[in-house]
Amino acid sequence: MKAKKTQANTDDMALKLKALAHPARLEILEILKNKCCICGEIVDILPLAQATVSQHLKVLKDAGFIIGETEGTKVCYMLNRIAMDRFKESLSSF
Amino acid sequence: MKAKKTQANTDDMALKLKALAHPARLEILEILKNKCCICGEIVDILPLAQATVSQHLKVLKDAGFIIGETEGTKVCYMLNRIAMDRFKESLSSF
DNA sequence: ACTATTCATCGTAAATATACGATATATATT
DNA sequence: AATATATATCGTATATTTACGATGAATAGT
Repeated sequence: MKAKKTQANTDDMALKLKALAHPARLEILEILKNKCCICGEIVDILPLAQATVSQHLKVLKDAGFIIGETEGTKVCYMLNRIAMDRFKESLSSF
Repeated sequence: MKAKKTQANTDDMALKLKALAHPARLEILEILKNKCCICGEIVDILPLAQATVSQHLKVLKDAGFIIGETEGTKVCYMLNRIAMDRFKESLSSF
């Protein structure tokens, strides 16, 4: 099955790649690969301000790579395995 | 074999992802997947000025995804299959 | 030697991304 | 209700990216 590559398709791919294209966001994914984390834990690990981490998390969430589950006042972030696998699959044609 | 992820490693990965994270550059790779092309051919295909295409080609070349072979006054660009496969491989851990 | 062709580079305006302090919001605790 | 905690959002300064016209550099053809 070889899907025809539409413009929208390419744009979406570029957006996802852009979401990944930052060292801090790659590290966040690396962290979330092993375990779910609340935002604060990630802030403790990375040398970045809370606002910055939150911003990066938003980028990853908007791109669909992570999911955030609110538990009280905390938000537990986890990798979206499905989305990540689908993304890698769509890269395989290159 | 599981390579330890260094900072340099992550930075390099982010740079490569950034190089791919643009619709025009994805389209260029799409074009070069099938056949080698001189810059002018790509300019004819894409709705972008020659300077812009040349700039995008430079980004892809610097990231190692394509190779340019000069033939007289033309430069024939081709996909760097090895680099692309290595890149995809390094993504597989996510 | 002149001219044409092909591509890269320069300069630059506009858009986008990044980082952070300050602040808002929402829930939990006392 | 007041306070504490966790996270998101706002405002903003700075840096980077993008696109393009103009120009430069290198080779090919006359």
